Formats: sequence, C-alpha cells, structure tokens
Amino acid sequence: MSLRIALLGLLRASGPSSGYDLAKSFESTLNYVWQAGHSQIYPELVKMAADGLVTVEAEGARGRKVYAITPEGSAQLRGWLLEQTPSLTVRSESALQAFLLPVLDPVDAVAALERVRERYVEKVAMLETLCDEHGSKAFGRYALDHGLRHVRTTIEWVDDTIATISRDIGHGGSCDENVAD
Amino acid sequence: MSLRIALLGLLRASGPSSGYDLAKSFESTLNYVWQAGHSQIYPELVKMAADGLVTVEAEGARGRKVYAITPEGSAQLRGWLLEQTPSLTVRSESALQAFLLPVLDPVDAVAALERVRERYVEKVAMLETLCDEHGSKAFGRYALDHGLRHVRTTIEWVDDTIATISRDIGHGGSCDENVAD
DNA sequence: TAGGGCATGTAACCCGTTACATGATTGA
DNA sequence: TCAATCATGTAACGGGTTACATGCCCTA
Repeated sequence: MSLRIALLGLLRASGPSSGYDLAKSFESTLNYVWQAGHSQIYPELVKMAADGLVTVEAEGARGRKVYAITPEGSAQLRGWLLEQTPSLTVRSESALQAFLLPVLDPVDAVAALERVRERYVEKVAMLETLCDEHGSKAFGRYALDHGLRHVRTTIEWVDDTIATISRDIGHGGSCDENVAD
Repeated sequence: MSLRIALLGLLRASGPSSGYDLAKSFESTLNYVWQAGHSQIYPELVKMAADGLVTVEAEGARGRKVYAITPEGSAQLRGWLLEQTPSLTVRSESALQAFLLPVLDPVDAVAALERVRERYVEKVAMLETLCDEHGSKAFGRYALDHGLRHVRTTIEWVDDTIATISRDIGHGGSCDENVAD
C-alpha cells in the first residue's frame, strides 16, 4: 500500500512522470523515509493503471511512458493521508545496534558508538545541503525538517550515551553497577 | 541477518531461553526497533543451531527447548556490533505520511497532523511507563532513552509544523506562497 | 561507432506477516 | 473438565532487493 501512496504523492507533487523519473524522484526525495527500486515501481504502475489510479498520458522516445494521476488516484491519496493511522513501528538497523550495545564491554561500546556518530554527522551534513538547495519549496520541506531533527536527536543521544558509558569506565565499573541519572 | 543478531543479543542479555521466551522478549523490549514473531524465530533458531551459534541446552516440559549462545555466537555478535556499519535507511510509514502532507490543502494537513500527534502522545506515555518499570537496568536502557527522545522530537516537529501551516491558513495563503522561516 | 545514460521490464530470492494447526500443562 | 496459557511448528502470501536482460538515443 505504501508504495502506491508514495507514487501517487510524487505524481501529485511533480506532475506527470515516467517510471524512470519516479524511480529517480524516489531516490532523491523519499529516500530516507521509504525506498523502492525501478523493478518494484514499473509493475506497480501497471497495476495502478489497471485500477484506474493513474493513466498513461503519453508515450515518448525509447518506450518512455508518462503516467498521470487520475481524480480517483487523487481521492485515494487524500483519503489515505486523512484516514490512515500509520503504524508507528519503525525498523531501524542502527537503532537495533544501539539497543544491543550493553552486551559489549564499555570500551567496545564506546568505540562502536563513535563509529555510529561519524555516520550521523555525515548524514546531517548531507541533509543540511539538501535543505539549502530546496530552500522553502513546499514539497519535501516538512519531511526534510523532520529528518534533520531526528538525525540531530540521534547525535545528541550518542553523545550522552558515550558520556554515560565513559563515566562508567572511569569508575572502573562493569555493567551491573547502577547507573544513576 | 538482523534477526540473528537480535536473537544473539537477547540470549547474551537474558541467558538461555526458549523460542517462546525470545518471542516474548522481542515484543517487550526490541519491539519499537525491530519486530519478529514466533513463526520467524523458531526456524531461525534451528538454522542458528546448525551454524553453531546456539545450542539446545536443555529440553523441558511441553517440548520446551532452551537455547544457549555459544562462544562462536558471542564472537559473531561482537563482530557485528563493532564492524557492521548499519544502514541508515529507515522505513517509517508515519514519516512517509509527513512527507506527503504538502499535497493536501492546509486545513486537511492540520487535521491529519492532529491525528498523528495523538498517536505519538500515547506512545510517549507508553514508553515513559516502560521506563519507570525498567528503571536503570542496563539492558534496554539506552534504547528506551533513544526511543523516547525520538518520539518527543516527532511531537515537537508536529507542533511546529501545525503552527507553520496554521499561520499559512491565517494569511489566507495557498501553498505557493513563500513560507518564511 | 562505441560508450554512457535513458528507459523498461522479468526472475529468483529473502524476509516478514498472517493464518493454520497441534498438543501439553495448569489452575479454576 | 474446561479454559487459558505454554510451547512449537508449517504454509501461504505479499513486499522488497538483487541480478539479469534488452534496446534506444545522443554525443564524442
């Protein structure tokens, strides 16, 4: 379902596009929220056309097919956004890693956290660049803000966790010491 | 891969456990980071035993099998935590929804955001309860903290976004007005 | 005319979810 | 003895990723 909604959203926002365009849009805009490759997008567009949510508006060179969203597609998109209670479950490998850190001894845990931190600092830089490029253009603005805030939150968490664990090491402590706030 | 690591981590943290125990642990601790049901866990444990990462330590009543992590399993867990650069891609339906909000007219967008807000307020309450229960026990503490910070960040984002859009409505503005910071 | 980017598609596989199915034990 | 919970498994399905495969068009 989410793939459909994402494609309808992109078509709404960018106007008629080919599967190829949508695949690129996916990578450049939805990338850090949802992922889909062309091998998933092409068949889905065919099904969506069969369901009347999009139409092939034109066919161009190299077999290029330009899809446009139909009123029915727009209605379905709007309905989903207004009525759907999105599941709050998140699947995040890096959060899983964070969760499991306590099974390492503190020195190893700090090393692992420092690697994680580097990655997130890179990501923040990337998002800030994107932010500068897109500026206050409406589409993607809120989500970019959303993404930036989350990455910054993660970095703060990493820093605080490193501090807590380091203090533990300082105390010569192992994990069963009670860690006060 | 992640499922294996998660199971190894739980076995490390909680000691020898049955598949049933691990499924419950998953739900109560890893739940908001990674998900897995018993139908996925049982076969995986069998494969892990075949690979020498765990052993059946005992068999109890009702066919209960108690798995223990082997030194090889511990080594693999440690190796993954230290060396693996976890992918930063996150799949989040609610973030996708956030991304697509600009395709709605402002009044609808605010309505959608207010629904989202409710859900996250519930979630924060749930996590705070968990936090009180688990207290400062080492395992899960960092991740719980991680989760709480992220949910709170999301609520702040929702509030600020509602404010921005509401101001837009106040100005009688549609989306193509330039939204200043 | 050769290479790179445009453009579309299919197939195999892995992972995760939902549903189906079974049986033992315990406590009311 | 009946219901709930413990405990394990299998099967079908859907979604997503990787890899395979093809061909057109433009530019150097």
